Amino acid sequence: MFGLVDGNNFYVSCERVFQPRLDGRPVVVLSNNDGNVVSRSAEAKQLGIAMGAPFFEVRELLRHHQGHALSSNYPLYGDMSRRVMARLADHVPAVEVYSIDEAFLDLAGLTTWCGPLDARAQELRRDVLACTSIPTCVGIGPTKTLAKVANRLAKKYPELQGLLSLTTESRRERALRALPAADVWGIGRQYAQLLQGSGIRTAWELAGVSEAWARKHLGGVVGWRLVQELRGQPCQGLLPSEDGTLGRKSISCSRSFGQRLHHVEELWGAVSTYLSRAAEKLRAQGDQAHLVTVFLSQDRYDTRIRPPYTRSATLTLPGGPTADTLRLLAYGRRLLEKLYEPGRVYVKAGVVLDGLEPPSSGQQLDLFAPPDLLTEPVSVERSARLMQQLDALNRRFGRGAVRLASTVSLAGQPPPWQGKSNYRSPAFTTRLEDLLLVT
DNA sequence: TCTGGGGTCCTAGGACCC
DNA sequence: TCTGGGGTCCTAGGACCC
Repeated sequence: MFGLVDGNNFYVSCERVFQPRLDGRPVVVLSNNDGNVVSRSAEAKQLGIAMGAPFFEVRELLRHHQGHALSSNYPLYGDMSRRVMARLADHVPAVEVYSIDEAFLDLAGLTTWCGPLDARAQELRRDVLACTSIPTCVGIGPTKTLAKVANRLAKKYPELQGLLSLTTESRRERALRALPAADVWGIGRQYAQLLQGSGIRTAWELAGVSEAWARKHLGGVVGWRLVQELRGQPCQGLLPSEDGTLGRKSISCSRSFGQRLHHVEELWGAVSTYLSRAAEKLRAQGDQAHLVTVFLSQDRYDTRIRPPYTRSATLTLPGGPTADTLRLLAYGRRLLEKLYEPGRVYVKAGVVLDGLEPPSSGQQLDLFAPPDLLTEPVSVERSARLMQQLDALNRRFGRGAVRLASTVSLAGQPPPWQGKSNYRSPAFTTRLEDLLLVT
């Protein structure tokens, strides 16, 4: 049996823990650059504010109802997430951290009695709320997909008190009949439209399609698995997360700029900043990368630019995998110069590190690569030490305390690529200076 | 005027290997 | 005229998730 726990309106709930004045009001949290709504309180949902709505479209409505909009504060949400996950781990044999606000639970061994399982789930919800102030909902089912179904319904119907378990055949049928097919985990916009066109309205009807139909129309084996899971046939197991973190297969960093950029040197400021950040994450995960990708985008809302313009370039590192910011920057610079076209107006850039693996004992050198000081064995060791020192200093004195010159703008000037974050709350739990004072 | 970021998995074709 | 089978790696694209 699987459980799925998720934090209600997670980002808003995190903000409310430290700002009680937000209680009972419409509250939204905005994406980077204060662009879109990414989390909404119940009151904000009530006003009809949609997930993903552009902020400028709802600003007036929110003001009119004495609501609040907050810039996103990821250090706070990340830290609250760790606290929640730590509580969960105390209640069940294994936890899979699925996202910042969601976790699958292994309920094996707790399934002997139907009633007590529900009681245990309620106990877990109470404990998380008491220790972190984050309200949650729990769904329980024999497959991950059914646990998601149950969680969805538990959120939708308050009379369920935040919990639904699909432990019997009749409950499964009732739940699937109550859920629109479009709300099933794995059915997005495209598939939802296709299902509608085929007359499939509920999750129950979706569970009844043939294997051939599922494979043909729902992305091959992925769709067939989805259907089987709805029927109660598990196709995915739990992937327990050690230490409550996720070992990722790729690491990226991208941002929309606060203003439009034209010049390659400005773009390099942004790209080198993102690449430095990605390299930090890479080292924190204890991996090296084989591939670097850089991409640049023009304004996708500008109707004169059709189709939308994004160009990317990828390089397989000729000197073998690395986690060295200096080497990554050297390659990133080449990629940027390959992509950059004078005359274009850029609004966004990003980098992706791929092909991740832990450092091997022996470095594979490229026999035919031109001599490169940075890939000499002796340099490899020195670079590792340099990166360790860099990371240690930044941990101690705060991110960006020591960084590469290319990522720094002119003295006193905010960098031209920096986005907006006009409504940011303090980092209550991760910066000493931001600690909440009670007087 | 203002429109996000970071991930996953799968497919398919071509190059290349033994 | 006949012309294998089984792999990997790479790239690009498309769907999905939170």
